[in-house]
Amino acid sequence: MLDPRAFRQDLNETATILKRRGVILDVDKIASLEAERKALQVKTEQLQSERTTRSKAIGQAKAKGEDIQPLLDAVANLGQSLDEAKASLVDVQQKLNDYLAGVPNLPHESVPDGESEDDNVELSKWGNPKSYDFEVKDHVDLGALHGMDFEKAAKITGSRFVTLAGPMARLQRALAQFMLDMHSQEHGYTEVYVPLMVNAQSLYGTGQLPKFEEDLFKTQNDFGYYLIPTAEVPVTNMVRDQILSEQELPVKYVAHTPCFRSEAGSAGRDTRGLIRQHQFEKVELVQIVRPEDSYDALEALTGHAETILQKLELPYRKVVLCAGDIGFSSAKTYDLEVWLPAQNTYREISSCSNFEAFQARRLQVRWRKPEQKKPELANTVNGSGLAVGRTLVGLIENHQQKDGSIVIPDALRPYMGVDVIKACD
RNA sequence: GGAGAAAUGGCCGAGCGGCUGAAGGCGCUCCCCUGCUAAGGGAGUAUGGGGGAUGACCUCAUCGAGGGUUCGAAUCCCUCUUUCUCCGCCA
Repeated sequence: MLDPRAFRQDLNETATILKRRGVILDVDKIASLEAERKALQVKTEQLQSERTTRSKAIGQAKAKGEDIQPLLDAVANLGQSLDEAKASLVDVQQKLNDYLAGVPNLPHESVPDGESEDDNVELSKWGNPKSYDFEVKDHVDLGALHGMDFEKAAKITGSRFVTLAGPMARLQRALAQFMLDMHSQEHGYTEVYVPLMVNAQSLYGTGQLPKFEEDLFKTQNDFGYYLIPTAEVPVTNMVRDQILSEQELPVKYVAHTPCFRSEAGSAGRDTRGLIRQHQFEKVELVQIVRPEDSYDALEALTGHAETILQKLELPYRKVVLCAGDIGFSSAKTYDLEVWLPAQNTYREISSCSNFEAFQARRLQVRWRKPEQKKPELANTVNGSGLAVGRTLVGLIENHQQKDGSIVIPDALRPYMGVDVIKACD
């Protein structure tokens, strides 16, 4: 949610900035709803004030034993007017809120112009894609040699799921473990364990609702809980409705969770392999920071994710998303893309965003700024560090050998227990 | 799953339907006093919103959440949520 003032006082400027994202703000509609809201709110509050005053007078008169009937008669119609005014106000506020809740965050000024992912700007590259003196296998063929099975998963559940057995299962666990240890021990994050099902309010807080319900899995029982699409939701909501002290910031959390996405609208995309699944593992980094620190935090957090790729000796590039491609709640996003030799291209493996106060406003996460009386909204920054499934893909594809064996990078060996996943049979 | 109890400000804890945004205590901030410390005295100390110039000031909402009764609700009624105790079940 944007600051309501952006719509009251700087409406045209806000519309101009949103246009960079390809969002056309209905300025006239907002302005008229806003005018209506103001008039109704003032009227309602006047009526309420009058009611309070008169009610107190009745109480006092009664205490003195005076006849209160004339006073009661005087307020006879007040209740109805108040109810009417209140109802209109609620109605207008609802309309306004429904509209504004669907407005995305403003892109930061450093975000490049552009309409789609084709306009994203590559900022840096790390590592050199190896050249192979044999025909590289993609992760599906390679994984099949070591315990990755999509058909079994299709039998158990359906498409876009996988089973892992033996070395592949262990590799996924090793990767998650390695990432958690790096972030919690080297990068200063506190490891957290969170619910994998959340209520609607949590999803509203981080911005997945109300707009993107179709991307989510929802339970059908009375609870109506949703499976988390990312740990960002439960982890960020840990601080919902809190006022944090200066010393508590920055809050830095890391969590490893499965993520569930319906991938509605992705029919036909990435149908082969592990790239786009309904269920996948991810290690997520979340920071709650002071507003003035959030862009530094974004750089640092992105660096933490990059460290993982570097330790795993995986070539990647860093891309800044253009205004037209950044996510709904984000003001600025970096994507990290790992090199996949079989696809001969870079594929997203991490997405790191600064949401500024957009989520914090919905979540009511604030902090006590010493130099001002009122609490101030904090900023939230998060990113994948990394998507574990895709990391597994990157790892086996990049470190494969001619015979189908996979070399485990040094950093991961303590977690894998072996130097090489041997070619079986 | 069954039976009971509870939910009030940073914390503890009062609160006959009207003078309670809320006593009292603790904590915290500032001031006074004391050579320092401790003790003592005084003042202040919730959050969100609206109007107004992002001023003075005015005003509304909030006592777990949502409804209701009433001229008026922290206080009465209903629903829900959470917590605690006991029983059952269970990884």
